[in-house]
Amino acid sequence: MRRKSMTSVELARLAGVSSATVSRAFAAGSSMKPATRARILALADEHGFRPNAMARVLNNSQSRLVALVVNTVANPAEAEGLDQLIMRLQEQERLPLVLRCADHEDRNRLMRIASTYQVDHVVLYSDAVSIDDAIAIFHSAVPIIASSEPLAGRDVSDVRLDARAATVEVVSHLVAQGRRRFVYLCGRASSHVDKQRRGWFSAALEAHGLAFDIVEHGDYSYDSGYKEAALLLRRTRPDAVICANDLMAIGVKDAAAALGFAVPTDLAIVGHDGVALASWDSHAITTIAPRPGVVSAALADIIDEPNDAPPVRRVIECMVRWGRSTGDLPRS
Amino acid sequence: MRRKSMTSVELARLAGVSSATVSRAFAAGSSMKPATRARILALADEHGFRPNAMARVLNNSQSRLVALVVNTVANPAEAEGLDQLIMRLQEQERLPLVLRCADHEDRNRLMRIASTYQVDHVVLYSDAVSIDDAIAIFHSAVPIIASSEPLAGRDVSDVRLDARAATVEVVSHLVAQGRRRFVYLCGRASSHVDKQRRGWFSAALEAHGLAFDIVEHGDYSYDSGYKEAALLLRRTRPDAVICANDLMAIGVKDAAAALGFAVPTDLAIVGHDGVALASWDSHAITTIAPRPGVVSAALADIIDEPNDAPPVRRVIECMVRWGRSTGDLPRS
DNA sequence: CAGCAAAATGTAAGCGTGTACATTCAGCCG
DNA sequence: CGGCTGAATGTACACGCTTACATTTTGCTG
Repeated sequence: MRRKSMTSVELARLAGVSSATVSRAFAAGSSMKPATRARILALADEHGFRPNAMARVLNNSQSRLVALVVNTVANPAEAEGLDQLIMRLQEQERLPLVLRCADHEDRNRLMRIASTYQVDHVVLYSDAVSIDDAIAIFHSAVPIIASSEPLAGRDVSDVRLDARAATVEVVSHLVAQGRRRFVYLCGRASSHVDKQRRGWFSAALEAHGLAFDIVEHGDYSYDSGYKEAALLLRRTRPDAVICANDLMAIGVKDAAAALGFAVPTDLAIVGHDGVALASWDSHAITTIAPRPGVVSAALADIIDEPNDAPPVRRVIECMVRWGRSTGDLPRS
Repeated sequence: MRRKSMTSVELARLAGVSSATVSRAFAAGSSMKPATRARILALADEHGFRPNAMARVLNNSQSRLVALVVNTVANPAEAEGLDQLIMRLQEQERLPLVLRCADHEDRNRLMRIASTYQVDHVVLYSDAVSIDDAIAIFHSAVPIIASSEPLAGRDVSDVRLDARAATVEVVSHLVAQGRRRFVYLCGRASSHVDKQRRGWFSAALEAHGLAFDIVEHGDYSYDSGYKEAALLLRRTRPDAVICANDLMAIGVKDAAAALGFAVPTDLAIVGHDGVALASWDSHAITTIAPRPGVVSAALADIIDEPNDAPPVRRVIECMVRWGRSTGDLPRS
């Protein structure tokens, strides 16, 4: 087994042409007699010949590989977006190289290894690595598309979310229900996305002359939502919790149920990200998120742009997806 | 931007050595003066030099790339295992190339593209593609590690599950509770994994002289579990449903709740795969699954074996993870 | 049918490494 | 100090493809 596969020179000999012609037969744009191309492709098919991508990359520098830097694939919020993105990339004949950075002692080592494979693009999907580290390691050789940190003039494209309006919408609804004791549950307090969400929430509350508590010990997991809510509900008595993501929101909901708090009567719960399971019957969490697939589409579009195009900055508006966790739907 | 990166020849000139020496400095096993190696590595670090993997692969045929063929990354059952596997591969200095095959008009096109990149191994993680297609496309060049179809003497390693004992355990428990009207809800009736699970279930029931109904319209999604359960509960009146996976089991649970059936009193529910969310408070589904991480560890071990090693067949025993969906825990 | 332009194909030089083989070098013994 | 040995390094080619440039073929026009 592991038999060496055929090379373009061998195929060329079989077809009675030169290896250059074989190469051209596989290059879409090059001009050649259709009959010759057809003959070569048929022969290639027959003998199972496929051009070696390594050799191709070696002299074009177009690997069609995209490094996707994520925290973990296990978290639905990342996984669902990633799934869409991978699908799009594959439609572009690109292949994703997944760098899973959570729990990884040295994320930079991982990026260094990946950079070795001449990836055309890097998508910093999670905020697990710093943009500056990424720039240093891929030494500006490949466009980096971030969706987290602020960019401050760095030569990098990005796609980010705007949930200002959606947050105002949710908060107004909750205030109209008479809720006054708000809490924000962080995922990772130092994360930029987290800070933004907190900021929008804070602004929306201030418009009503209200303040809020912050719980900083979350980690985006169901368990941390559950644990923090259990502590919180025994101590202060909030009547609305906004969570940095949906998983924690569900944890909060389960903790509330276990402690005998009624949702949404006693406690309203809001999540972020709009993962599929948030709208399952048993959860029905109100969540703030972009329309599904929009972020991945934007990322894929940017990637498909010519390499010398200037960096792109896209902002995507979030929506509210109402669930039962915030009580009756607003009029509208 | 996109400045061309340094080559080993340029670095060699800077270090006053030949490119061969640079190459040796990066190869772990090769004998050379420690001082020279240190000097070269320091210089490489300083100038951001990293050997080009494409060029390396071109003459060793050791890409350290692994193609992971999956259905979708969005499904927690696949995603959680995948996450573990990717982590392991990264520890081995390997990089995963993810082929997402669901919804993809032509999965074989995708595999053909991937085969171009000289992947060292292929893991057929989902049963979305046929082993024979995979063998044909990667033309026996790379070991294929399947976890689905039966192999029938094909020259391929595999890891598969054995849930016979676990299924007997669950079924005995349910029968002891007096349940008699069993239903099995398929994910994809034609899938081998599905057939196996059905078979174990059938055998376990037969041991008690019982038979069961099959619902073949599931598709592994929450929604399909919900829909089929809604139909089922109105028609026949099962008192136990075994589902091909956990997501459908949760769908069944939610449908039962919506229709006023009490779980587990009126209806017991069992899932497969042991996804994390199955044991959340709001679900607490009893599920049949291997110990977390064992499958990925086995796959990673097989991949790390020398390439000329004979195919490996590993069978992994499943356990029951009890939840509230099957009533009181059995004695034990 | 000569003559010429355009299309098709061939030639050969890389792309950046690894490695077999050749060479040099350092150290040791007689 | 010559000669020998093993370690360290250099030389040069191969890996499989793309591509600029050279050459041949084709198709037309006068």
